[in-house]
Amino acid sequence: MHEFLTSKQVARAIQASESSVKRWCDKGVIPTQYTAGGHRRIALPDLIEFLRSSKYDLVRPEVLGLPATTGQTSRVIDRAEEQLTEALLRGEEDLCRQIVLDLYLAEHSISAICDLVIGRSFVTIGDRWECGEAEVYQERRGCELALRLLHELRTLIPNPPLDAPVAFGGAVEGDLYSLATTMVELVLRDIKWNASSLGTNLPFSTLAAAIEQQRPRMFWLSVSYIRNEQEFLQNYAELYDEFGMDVAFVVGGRALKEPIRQQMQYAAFCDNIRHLESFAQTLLNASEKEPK
Amino acid sequence: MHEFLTSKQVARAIQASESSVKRWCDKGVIPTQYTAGGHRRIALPDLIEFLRSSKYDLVRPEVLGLPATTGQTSRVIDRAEEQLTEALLRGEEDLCRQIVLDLYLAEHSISAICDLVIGRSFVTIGDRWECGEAEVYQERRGCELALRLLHELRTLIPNPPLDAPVAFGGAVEGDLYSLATTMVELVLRDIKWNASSLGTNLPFSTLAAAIEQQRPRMFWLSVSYIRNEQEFLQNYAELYDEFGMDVAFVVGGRALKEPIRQQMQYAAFCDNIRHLESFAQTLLNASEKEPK
DNA sequence: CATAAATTCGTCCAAAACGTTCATTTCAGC
DNA sequence: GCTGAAATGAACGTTTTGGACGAATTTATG
Repeated sequence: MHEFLTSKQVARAIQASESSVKRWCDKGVIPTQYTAGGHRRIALPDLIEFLRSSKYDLVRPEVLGLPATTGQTSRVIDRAEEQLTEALLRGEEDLCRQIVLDLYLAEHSISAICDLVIGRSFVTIGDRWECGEAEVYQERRGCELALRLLHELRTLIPNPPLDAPVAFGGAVEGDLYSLATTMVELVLRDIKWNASSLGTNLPFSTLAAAIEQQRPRMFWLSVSYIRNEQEFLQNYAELYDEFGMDVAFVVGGRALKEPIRQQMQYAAFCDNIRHLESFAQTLLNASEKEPK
Repeated sequence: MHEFLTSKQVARAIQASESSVKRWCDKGVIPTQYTAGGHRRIALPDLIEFLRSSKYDLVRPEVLGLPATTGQTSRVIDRAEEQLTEALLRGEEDLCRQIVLDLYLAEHSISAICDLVIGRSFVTIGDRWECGEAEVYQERRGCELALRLLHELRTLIPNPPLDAPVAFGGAVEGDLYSLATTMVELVLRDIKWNASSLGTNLPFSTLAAAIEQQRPRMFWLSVSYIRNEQEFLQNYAELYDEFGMDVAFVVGGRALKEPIRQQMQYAAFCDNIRHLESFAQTLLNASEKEPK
């Protein structure tokens, strides 16, 4: 899937001249690889990164094999939430993709898109459902769609470097909400963690095995639903006691209300994805200064 | 351990054409060995050395040593299954992607890749788990990874035409196995259905609402787990009685054993993805000949 | 071990990309 | 509004690329 682009393709996609693209490559503005014969090859994530920091727009995304029609939806966060909510409810995949992609290219951070647009949309959809204005299948179809979009965003950001610190996590047994943990993975990779989500509905026993075997720098737990509080707290405490000293435990999720939180130990509690991003960034800076 | 690579394998690994690789070998840019008959054979260390000296970067060094045989031989599929199983267990995303993409580019049908490679891999992983040779988290992480790959494949096939017949489906309440229903969606879209998966763990009530509101040509139900047989059969019967005349019901999944199947009505039962593809194709041809 | 299938060989060629030069446009500062 | 530096984009002959082809070689299969 990770194709390389030629300077001409890039030029067409952003409606600039080939000469300019070549010059940017040579100046180092666009990270470039070269063939043995000296032809320039540009990786898609690198181009996206350049676009986000330049005034140029992706006028012809289809040239890059990307979904067509970018640049028409609003780039303002608040309007985007409404638009996305409607598009998700109607199952309009192309429109959803366009909205999210436009926001991303307009230099909004992935974490902000997750919190303020996608996350809020599902809150709204949940409200609608409670009022009987939306069906369950609409919400579910929306989740499937959003998950795909997150995966597509994931292909647009560069792979983590080989020496990136490892992080993983997921949602515990009984919790089936996969969007959250997928968002966490995406955002962490965006700030150069080697993050991978283990998914949802994970038994505590296998989390222990995973930490034991992989020894990550950070471990996240997304908690949207707790089947049995007593059991959850006990299992969590055991896990934390065993690994909490070596691994940074990050927890979050709407099921972690104040009273439950007070009975838990952790390195950070995050209300939303942006909090988590900040914390992870801090951790990254700290360990860069003082590498063990 | 790593034998020699052919020019074609190298070409795929570094995303260049075979012609270019051959030319570079002949120019001496890539140190090359020759067989008695004059075929080029490139040693892995030599290739790495070449990649370092030229700025032609490889995504990941591990991606070398793939099947890369473009034939239809069953051995290719078998080897791919073994390699994918290992890669999934180790969580090696790039390698998994390369294996699946390679098969796709070698013109294996998506349904065959789903059945014979991805599907089988998870059977193998399940067996390993039963023997205590694999952890639950490895299987889960593998599922997340496979889901991403399916989504990436989905971006490689064209969108369904506007007049394509609509199909949707999913997994019922209690069933959390999302790979199957995602595969169904992918394969149907591949043969030009407008298919969308509603996800897993769907209550029967919302399935009824969805069919009522969307009126699809086809409806699929992936059943990997049944919480309560009695309840399942009754709910299913109700759904079928209401819509079975207008909508083609397709069911499948490992939980639908003979005795249960006998108590169900459906347009088709499918043991695997290829069966489903055939059935859907037949349905498509039929409705083309005689448009309602 | 022999035969058939599949892969790679060598060669050719059109299309594409290279580097370079130069006229034109853009735009900040006066 | 004018000016000069900086960026843009078109033009050019040269080099690189990648697809196509029949022939030769390797690999799979009985």
